[in-house]
Amino acid sequence: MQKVFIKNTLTGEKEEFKPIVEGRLGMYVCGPTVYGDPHMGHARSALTFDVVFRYFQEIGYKVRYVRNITDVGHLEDEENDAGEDKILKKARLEQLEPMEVAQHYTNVYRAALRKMNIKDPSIEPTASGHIIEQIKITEDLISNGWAYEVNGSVYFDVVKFSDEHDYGKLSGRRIDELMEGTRELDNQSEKKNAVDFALWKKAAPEHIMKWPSPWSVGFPGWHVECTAMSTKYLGVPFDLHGGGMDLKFPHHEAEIAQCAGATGKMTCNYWMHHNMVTLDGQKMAKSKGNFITLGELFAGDHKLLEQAYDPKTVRYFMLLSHYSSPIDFSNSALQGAEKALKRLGESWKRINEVDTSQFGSSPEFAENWQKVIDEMYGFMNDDFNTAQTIAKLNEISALFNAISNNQIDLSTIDKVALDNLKEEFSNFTFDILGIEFEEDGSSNNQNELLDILGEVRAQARAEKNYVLSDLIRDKLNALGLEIQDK
RNA sequence: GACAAGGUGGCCGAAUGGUUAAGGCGGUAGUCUGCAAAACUAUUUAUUAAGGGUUCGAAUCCCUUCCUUGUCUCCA
Repeated sequence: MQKVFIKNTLTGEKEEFKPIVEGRLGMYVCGPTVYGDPHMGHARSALTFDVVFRYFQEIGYKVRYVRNITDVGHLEDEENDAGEDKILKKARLEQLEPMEVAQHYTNVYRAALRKMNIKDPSIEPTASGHIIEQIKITEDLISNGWAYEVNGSVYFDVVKFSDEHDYGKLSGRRIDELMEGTRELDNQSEKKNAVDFALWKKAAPEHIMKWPSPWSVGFPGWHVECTAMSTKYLGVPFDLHGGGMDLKFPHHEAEIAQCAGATGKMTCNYWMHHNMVTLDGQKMAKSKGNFITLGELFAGDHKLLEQAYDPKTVRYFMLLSHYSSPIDFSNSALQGAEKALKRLGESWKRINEVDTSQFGSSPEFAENWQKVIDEMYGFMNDDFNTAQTIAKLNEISALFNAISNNQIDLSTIDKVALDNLKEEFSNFTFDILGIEFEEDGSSNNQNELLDILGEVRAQARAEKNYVLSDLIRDKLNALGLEIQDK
């Protein structure tokens, strides 16, 4: 079995992965809050761990991959924030149930990820479906002395906890600095200390989503859902917890504290955090007008987009950089990726059309290319380096082209080794990296192609070349496409 | 302000102490073509943000500064 090394963001070290149960991986990843359209950041998170999921399976692990849906959105009837809550407003104006809104965006999220060939997790639990588990953890924290109730709400006592635990280790924060830096907010008067976080909140009258609990009719706190769902399905500790680096503090720090306080154990053995996404070097924000959803990206439906980008291209583009680096989306970078992906696909298609009867046997050939295969496993084992793996796929692609172009003596090619190389190329490209090539005839340039055909036909008609113009029309009609004469 | 991640050729991006710093895009030339496009082949370019230090040797380790992004507890 391959030895996988993971950059553990809890320790800052690259560590060999050692499973709790031999041959098995339990992985939890923080999923989206489903109150808005998914964007590139959502895709990056899902894609990062899709590759982890795929790779561990490929090398023989049985993987349980849990990714939650946060559908407890604390919807309020009135907008409190400065114009950001259009969706909530919409829910109210259109008299939708909050769960209708959550279901809608869950559907949009899943559909977008599937277009990018991102596999569904093993379990995709919802926060609203685990209220009982969240209440139980809160009760345990109270009885263990790490949480206190005030006016129907329950808070985690961070200051007390930090006396005995290393609170802040994951994010590099120090409790005393946090206490200095935290302003007193009006609503926080209930808390013993400003650094405490909520486990259960009593619902204000305008709150729509609320559930009964031992303390009040209310809703669970902001971090406890992940502790509830990860420990329920994966145990304590489990192997690997992932998410964006924006979640390190306070979210993951709180998870660590909750789990330790409730169970006395560590949450997990390995933490992975992926880096963020920018657009033309700028952060995405609705207020800046550079916020692009996945739907808009795939459709080219945004003023900053020069064209539509196929979900396959977006996937390939994101795999070109390591998950720990920021990704900057730009038209030129995406267009470069689109061409590179197409080239890779062409060479794969070409090698599969080659007549293999002339191939001989060559230990040297076999040895050289086995080395490349071993390097690819080495790159994936080294903290999932998809960029280097793709660089090797390009080298193999050059060989495929050379063979199909008869640029090298075919008798020097080892048939068995080439078959093996093709199989490994397929493994890495399709199974591990989840790359897909454009299928014939389903180009995303179809509309432009139709425009060109239309122009040709118009030209032919202008020249009274009706044989040609009718041929174009008839062929297109046969495909179910109509030509409209102006 | 504090903490965290990043700053590498025209562009995108690998490489975390060891010979000539991957790969792709773009550019250039060639093959193909009636001419193009596409495809293929070859080829071009790096004081590694800046300054200093450690070392036989630094993109990589240390220090200072600058820039980008994230976070600083009731949005998860």
